Amino acid sequence: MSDLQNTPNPNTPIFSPLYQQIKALLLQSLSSGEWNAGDMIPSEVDLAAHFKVSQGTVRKAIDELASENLLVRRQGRGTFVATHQEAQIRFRFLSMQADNGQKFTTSSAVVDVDVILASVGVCAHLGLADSDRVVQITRVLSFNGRAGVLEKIYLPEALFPNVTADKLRAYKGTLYSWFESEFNVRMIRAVEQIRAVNAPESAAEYLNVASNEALLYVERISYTYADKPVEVRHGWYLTHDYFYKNELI
Amino acid sequence: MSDLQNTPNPNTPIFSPLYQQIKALLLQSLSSGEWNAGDMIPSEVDLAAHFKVSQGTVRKAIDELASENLLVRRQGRGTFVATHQEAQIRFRFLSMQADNGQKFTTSSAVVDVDVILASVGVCAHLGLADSDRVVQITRVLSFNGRAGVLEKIYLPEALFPNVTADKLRAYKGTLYSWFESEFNVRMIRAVEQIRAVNAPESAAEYLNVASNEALLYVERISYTYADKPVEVRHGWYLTHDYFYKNELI
DNA sequence: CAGTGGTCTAGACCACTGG
DNA sequence: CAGTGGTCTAGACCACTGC
Repeated sequence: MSDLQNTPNPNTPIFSPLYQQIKALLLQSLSSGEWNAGDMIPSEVDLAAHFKVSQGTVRKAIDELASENLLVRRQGRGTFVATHQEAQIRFRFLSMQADNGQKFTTSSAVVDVDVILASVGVCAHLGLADSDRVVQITRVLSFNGRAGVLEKIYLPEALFPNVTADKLRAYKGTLYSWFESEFNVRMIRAVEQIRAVNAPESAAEYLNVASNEALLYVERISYTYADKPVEVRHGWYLTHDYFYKNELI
Repeated sequence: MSDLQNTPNPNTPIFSPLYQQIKALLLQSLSSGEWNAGDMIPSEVDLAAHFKVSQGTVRKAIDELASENLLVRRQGRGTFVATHQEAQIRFRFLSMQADNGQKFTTSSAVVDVDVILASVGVCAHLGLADSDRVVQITRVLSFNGRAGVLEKIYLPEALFPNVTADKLRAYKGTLYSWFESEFNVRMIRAVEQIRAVNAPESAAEYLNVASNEALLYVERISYTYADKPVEVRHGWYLTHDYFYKNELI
């Protein structure tokens, strides 16, 4: 149905492969909110008919989106929009592991929620104007009941309206799944800058360590569709009993 | 030619998909050394004829190996065994970037090479016996001429015979490309545990910092084909002007 | 059982590379 | 130009899921 530039006998001068065009169209359906997290998308047969291409071409487009973790294929059931509700994806963005290899419980204590004018740095990373406001969330993550991470999270108020500490505390689940269900914002990828710092006063207090103690300091920028940055997160990590796991593939 | 279990009409009870079997066979040709780093492997048409399957099936096997960075496809030329010589792959395992975003030069100074009995920890990670010996390389990496990383590298002597500081210093290029060309050992993936520590005396000295200064401490285990561990690397990183970059995808 | 994704085939044509 | 990988088709059959 759609105006793909590559009719079976392409005479058009400039074109990208059919499956790329279809991938772009699917991406559009994802980012426009036409399909929501957890939804099943149309079957390969339906999509092939709709786009008037063969099933193999649709398949290649879906394959790529699945390999980018935007879609999830389930044999016999269908293809679904990836969601942060899934266990698989839930811990993709929390990389801490215990020294002893054991499992551990994670809990979160919201310290503060403020709406403020963002610093220049945060503004730049989020692509905001000086006058735009951001929600600042301060929270402490604990592992097995012991404070392990202090985080400061910055979100554009325009995308995340009316955030309050109470609402945040009421939600059971990860922040990213809250963003998804409450604001329809899905995090797709993130980039981190990792450093070691001597604990600043503020962090030392929350983590119950001396103020020159070495901490991991992680600055993360998270992106949604179309590489749009939607979150800046600063974290101070205690790495005595837990470490940050990184896989180079 | 090979005895794939899935002849066109499969009556055999247990089997994995054809393309997986072919992938396994290609993997074998890679790990056995039949194909070396940088070599061109047989064309899709040849492989299809050889395995008596359609080109599409071979293609799917190669696609997966390419997505795992074991093979590199080059349109119009052929498919090649990935090598650490390539710029693309050369920096896949060094994640430091400058705060100002500028490029910078990296240089390496070999401090020491010893053949020793490995500690229990290193033995365990490398799958060695207590009595097996390892090569211990101590070196300092500098960025723009300023010492930035102290590394201690442990290699099984059995796989890396006759390593000397002189040979190491004579080689121009990354350590991984040296391993590849000199010992025919190719690193495929690595896992890291990242922590912040207060600089130990030894590291502080090499990096010219005070001994309680916060440093990144990275423990890396590198693997070759078949998930065989072949290197343990301990690194202390100064992160004042450079940071460790991590991408969550 | 009908509907989904997963595998596989055979063949066509295109785009790119190097000699 | 011949040879390579890249795209696309049409159709077959399999494996899995849920009703």
